[in-house]
Amino acid sequence: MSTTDRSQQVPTLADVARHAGVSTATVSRCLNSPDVVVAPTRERVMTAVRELGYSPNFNAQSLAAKRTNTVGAVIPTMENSIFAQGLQAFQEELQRHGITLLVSSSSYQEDLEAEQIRALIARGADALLLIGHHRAQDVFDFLDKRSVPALVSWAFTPDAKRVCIGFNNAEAMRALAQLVIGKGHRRIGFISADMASNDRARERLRGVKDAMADAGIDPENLTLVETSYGFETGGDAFRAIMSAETPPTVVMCGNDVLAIGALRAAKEMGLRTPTDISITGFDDIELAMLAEPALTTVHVPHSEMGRRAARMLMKMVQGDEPVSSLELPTDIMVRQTLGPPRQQD
Amino acid sequence: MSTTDRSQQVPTLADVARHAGVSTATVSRCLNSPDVVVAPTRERVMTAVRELGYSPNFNAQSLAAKRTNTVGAVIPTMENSIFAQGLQAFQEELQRHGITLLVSSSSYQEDLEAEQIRALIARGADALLLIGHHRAQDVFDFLDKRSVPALVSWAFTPDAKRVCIGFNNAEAMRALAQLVIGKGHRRIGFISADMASNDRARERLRGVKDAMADAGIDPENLTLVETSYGFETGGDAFRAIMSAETPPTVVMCGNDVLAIGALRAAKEMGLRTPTDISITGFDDIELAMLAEPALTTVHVPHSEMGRRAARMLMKMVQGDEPVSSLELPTDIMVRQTLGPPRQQD
DNA sequence: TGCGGCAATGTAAGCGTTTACATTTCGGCA
DNA sequence: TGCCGAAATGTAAACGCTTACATTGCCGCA
Repeated sequence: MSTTDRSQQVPTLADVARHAGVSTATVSRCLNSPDVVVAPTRERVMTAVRELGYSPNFNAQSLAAKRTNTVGAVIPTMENSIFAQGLQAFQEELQRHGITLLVSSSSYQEDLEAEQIRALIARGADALLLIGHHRAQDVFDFLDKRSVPALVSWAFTPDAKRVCIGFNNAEAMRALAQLVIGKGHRRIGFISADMASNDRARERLRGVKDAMADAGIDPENLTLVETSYGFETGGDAFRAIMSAETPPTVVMCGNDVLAIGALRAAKEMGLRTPTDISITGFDDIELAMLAEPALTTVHVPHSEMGRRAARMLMKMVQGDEPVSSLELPTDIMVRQTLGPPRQQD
Repeated sequence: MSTTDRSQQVPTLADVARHAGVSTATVSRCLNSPDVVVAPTRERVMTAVRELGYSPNFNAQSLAAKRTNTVGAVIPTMENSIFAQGLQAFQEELQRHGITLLVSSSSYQEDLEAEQIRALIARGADALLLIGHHRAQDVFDFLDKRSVPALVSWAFTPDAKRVCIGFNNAEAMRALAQLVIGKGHRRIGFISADMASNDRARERLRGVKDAMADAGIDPENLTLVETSYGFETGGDAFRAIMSAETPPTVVMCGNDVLAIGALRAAKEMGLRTPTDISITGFDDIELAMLAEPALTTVHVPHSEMGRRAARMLMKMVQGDEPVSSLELPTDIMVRQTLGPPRQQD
């Protein structure tokens, strides 16, 4: 029960108005469009504002004005630095325009994500940033019904129905796989993040498969392990893959965290990278460059994406011109964990 | 301009009430305390809710009920994984209790932090999670005036006026420094994060100084470099320290990121760790264990802290019993980057 | 001097909820 | 059968703001 000490009452617009001897409308105008109120009045009001320590009640404000200057974002987890990095830029850009960001995380659970989306809408988010395309149709229907603009990020798919920003996961991974195959690898291991409700992960796998098909390699030569996100799980998956009768000569990973886990497991198993086994990642997290040997991976411009996403979303809220999807380029970072397969193979 | 298509109007409580043939009060009751309304009525209302796809307007709700079920957090940056990790746990715990988290970041700027705090209050945050003690007094005054409970985290100071949760930065670093000194080191280099508005950084430095004093080591033997957060800056600071005439035999760092940067710089300079130079960190980020050699550092229970912070804050909002500060233990993770000084010294 | 017109300000009606308080309904008991 | 009281529901007043519209006051021009 919040104690209702009269003394601690927070000042309202009406208090300021009374204090300054004007109407509430004038105070409101002073705050929102100062130019329409004449200087002496404005100063009187501003003084009152300062003296009372007034600050507007946001809920009342958005209730009355029917806009919240808020956008929401639902990400799988804050702990993954790639989201943190993109989100940081996203938030900075929004902030610059006086917009608040509401973040919530779904822990990679589809139903939880849907719930979070609804919660953000209920809180009046003017728009939403979503990660990836995979989502139940009724969630999109709900968004459409409420006409809340939503931007799918971290994924660009040429034929997507939804406006999205990001990179082509399949193409990026395919390019890396081509490089791998070019080195002479034929037996490829792939450690993927859970694909059930993660289209990015699925696309990345597809990229590898496509590259193999292009090179005329029998899909039989792909050993796939699907695992949850983490260094440990990456290591375990690596061990599983390498325990095969004829293990692959390269293990490609769906993301850098899995790759670093694999790299470490390799070391523990006494395998030299890339002499005995090649390993690749995806994302280019800071750690990728710091690892030893440094990880060959795909660089993704997370901050840039966050910034652009913010601008696109603001444009979508404006609504006066249609916004189209944006593809961001990725780069293959050739470092030290990829080499040719061992000759004996 | 948001187009006011009648067709897309979002349904309100009144719509549901009309649809179900009851009053708005009954609908509200159905949603908030279902047990006081008789079953048949309740079902009728719930059906209407479903049919219309109604979801309550959060702003109106909190305006009327005078509580928002929202807590805010202002962190220096999302990009630092230690905050991300703590915040993730914090959010999960809050979520479990139906409370929404609003996060914003201050980019380590004091004035920006004050602004963010005000913004969160204006949005009706019922309580606030803050990082560290350092903050202008008027910010605290403002919080008190509005009687918004605020919890200082990531720092525990025995004599703090504010309720806080975290660890004793000075003591933790002092313990590590004692270990370092015990190894025989006398000339100590210290790379600190910016201390201007960061009491945690200041406390950590103090810990080192205290340990030196305890051991009767002349403070002259401490070489201090202060730098901003980052791997690069850590490396640069390390190079600066080691360029001295008689460089230290150990470089202690205010956090792991700086330490990893230093570690890397050492390698580039051809120095073996810990044979030629010892290096220590603080935080025990995931990378610390992954580094080579693995970093000796101080482990901090970030997730635990986030979870506990959530519970404390909810208790503070409740307000029926006083909440007292909580100190969490830290552990020294003895790994590979700390050894005795080179004999020649 | 009088009046049109515009700039400045005031008035008051919402915005979508919650919740005291008022009213209705209904079952049980004498 | 009639009444009482509790349970169920309804009524309407906030909550703190924005904004359309009404009002006031002032300037300049004929």
